[in-house]
Amino acid sequence: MFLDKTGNRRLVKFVEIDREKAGIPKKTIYRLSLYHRCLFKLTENGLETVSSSALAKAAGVKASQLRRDLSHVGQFGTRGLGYQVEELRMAIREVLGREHLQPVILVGAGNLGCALLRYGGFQKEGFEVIAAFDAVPEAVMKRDIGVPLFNSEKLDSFIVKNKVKLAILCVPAEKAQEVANDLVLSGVQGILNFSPTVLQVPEKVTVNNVDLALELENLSFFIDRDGEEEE
Amino acid sequence: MFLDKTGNRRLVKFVEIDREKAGIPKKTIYRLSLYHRCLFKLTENGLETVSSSALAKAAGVKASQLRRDLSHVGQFGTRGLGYQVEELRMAIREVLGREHLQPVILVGAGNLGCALLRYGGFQKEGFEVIAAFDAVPEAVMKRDIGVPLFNSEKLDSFIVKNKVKLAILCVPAEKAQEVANDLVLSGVQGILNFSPTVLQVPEKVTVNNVDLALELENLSFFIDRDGEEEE
DNA sequence: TCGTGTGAAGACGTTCACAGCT
DNA sequence: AGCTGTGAACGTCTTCACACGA
Repeated sequence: MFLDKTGNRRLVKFVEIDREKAGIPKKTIYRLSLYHRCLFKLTENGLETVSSSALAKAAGVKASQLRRDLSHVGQFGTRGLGYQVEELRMAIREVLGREHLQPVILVGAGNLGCALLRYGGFQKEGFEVIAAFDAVPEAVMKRDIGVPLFNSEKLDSFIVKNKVKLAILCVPAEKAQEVANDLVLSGVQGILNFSPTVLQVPEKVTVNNVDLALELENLSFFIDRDGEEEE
Repeated sequence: MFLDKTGNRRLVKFVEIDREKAGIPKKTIYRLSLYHRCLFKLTENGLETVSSSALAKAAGVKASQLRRDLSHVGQFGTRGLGYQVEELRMAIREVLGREHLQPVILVGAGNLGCALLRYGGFQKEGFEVIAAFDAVPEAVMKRDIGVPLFNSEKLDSFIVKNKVKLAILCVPAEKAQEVANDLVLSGVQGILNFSPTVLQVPEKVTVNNVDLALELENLSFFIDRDGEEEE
């Protein structure tokens, strides 16, 4: 779609590059989302063009890396000038498949789950959580969560009926694998997992783990070393 | 500070390791935390020894990778048998510097911040959030958050007085950089950042970003591809 | 025999540096 | 001039495969 008409490009290794998605490194995808967000802010500020170095700085990466990442998207830059902010944003948006947004469900409406529902971050980036599920919905009812809440029994049929492919998983660690199995069986293909558990899923299913305690622990490793400041 | 003046002979291995903290890859550190957690579960189940392949499976990594990671910790395995669960766990714990835990503060007690405070995950892994701060504490007061809550004005002095090095940042995106600057000036060296913002900090400060919308977006990329093709 | 520890190889990701376009 | 796009160099992480010890 992007680089075919230039013709005889030597695609020695992965001839599949036209089928873009398979060819773009996972880390690049992640950063593309970041660039997308930065470009949006630039648009809000009325900027029309931006250079790789300026955008890179906004995203916290090196300019060379940004250009490398964008090379997976296509050639949008004007040499000597930079990129058209809006054009580039749309191109990234297309590559990321953000034109038609996926509906999302949330499973496990405990403390964290409810907070995520109220947290505007997902909506602001265009995701809509269309329903929440909990094993004991009565306990959650009194909280104002702003989306329909169902008993977990309804989970499977809801997923099938609404063709849900994305789920946020906030159940206790002990239940996580079990619930994940249900999700996968019903057709969910992506799970954002907040449980401190290593989920076992089929290869075609993607799991992104958000492990809060692990992040903290990781941070603390890089801190405590100068508590003693030897030498 | 760890094991110097008491001069235990049996800990000779560790002394070397202690010096090379800088030499362990970041990704390995992350996985070591994961192994640590898995080993803890094994202990609870009464297991005394474990092979690299079994532990690797529990952690969701390849056995070869696990062994490579552990080689940064030292030689604890018994060929033909495996590892002593408890011994290995202690060794990892030591490398990670988990013997003396860092106190943590939380800044920005909105929806997400409050949920994190109530969420038991940090405590369960040994971290203690000793205080929370908010620009408008009155709005939060009525919620039961279980830790002392202060006005953000008190932030700097509190950090200095309590020698806080770790902070969880949950303020709105617009405020994030500003608050981060304060934290760094007061002596914080590690920030767990939940704001969808690229923080600019000095090199000696570590920032771990937990960007929820970005994770979802990333997931959705790997989903929508077979909405149309079934080959 | 079994399973660790590790050199070597490979895969992957990043950065350099410059050709080439505006 | 200024800036992109990219081959090539470089560095990092992962996996293989096997020597060696229990």
